[in-house]
Amino acid sequence: MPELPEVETVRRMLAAHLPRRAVARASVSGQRLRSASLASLPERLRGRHFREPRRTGKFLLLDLDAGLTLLSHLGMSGRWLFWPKGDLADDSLPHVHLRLEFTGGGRLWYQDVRRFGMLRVVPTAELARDASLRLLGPDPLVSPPTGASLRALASGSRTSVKAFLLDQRRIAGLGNIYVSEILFRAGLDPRRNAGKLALAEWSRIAGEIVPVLEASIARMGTTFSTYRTIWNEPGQYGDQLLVYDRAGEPCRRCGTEVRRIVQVGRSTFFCPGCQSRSAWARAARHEV
DNA sequence: AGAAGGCCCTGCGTGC
DNA sequence: TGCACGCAGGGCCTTC
Repeated sequence: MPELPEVETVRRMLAAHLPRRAVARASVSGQRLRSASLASLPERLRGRHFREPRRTGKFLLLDLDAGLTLLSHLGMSGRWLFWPKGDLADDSLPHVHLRLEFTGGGRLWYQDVRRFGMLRVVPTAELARDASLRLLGPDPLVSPPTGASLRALASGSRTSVKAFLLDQRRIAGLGNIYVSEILFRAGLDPRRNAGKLALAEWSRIAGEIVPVLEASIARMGTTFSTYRTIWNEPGQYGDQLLVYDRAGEPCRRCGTEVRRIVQVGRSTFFCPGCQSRSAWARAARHEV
């Protein structure tokens, strides 16, 4: 569910409320997340104070005192929910796997219906070597990719540009929604071979990545179905989407029917009218 | 070594 | 109405 803009939205909201809070009570659901037990979490979290939360790609790094970090990934359906006053929390909420109660009464819960998410306490000093983070590529908000950097990364690659941009080892944080949106705005067919794109085409992609992510962050991300902010609100970027989940509807730019295809087991949405070499050549001629 | 496919899980919408 | 099926912002592991 959540991609970089959704995780960054959560991070910013937590940054306004989490630092210096101390964990008075902690409990877990007893269910496993991504086949990992959470049983040791309460003991390791109790008494700890939170610091400024960080993010890399789709991972949230909730630093604590005592040199520990609560490493979190929201998977497809994970949510962090926060209540400044604990008695407002809804105890009947299903699928809550971690409940934290702070000294003074606030609460922070991790809810995840599908349990594809991840929660682990890791020594902060060991994060760089952690199996989940070690192989991640650069975060685009920290190190914005350029056409040249992307072309160099893709050199020799024989996969599609869609699969290439989804690969967290190349760029960390892009997911299924934003890859479709970025390729639409760059005017590139998602089936093109990543290793064969020209520098100018990579430059068009690079030029869309940060603007798309920032536009979504400005609207608290996209709620396709389950994503919520820490206040249990949906994101507002959904009505800005140009192709994602619009199969069969007219392209907002040219009117051609938006298509859905499957690549690497995931849906890709694109406009055959706007995302072709001839379409781009036409557009370029009209600009002159 | 890189790329593709299956798997993990629950819930919801669709069509019969 | 009920049931089967396909699909969903994810990553990881196995296989080829």
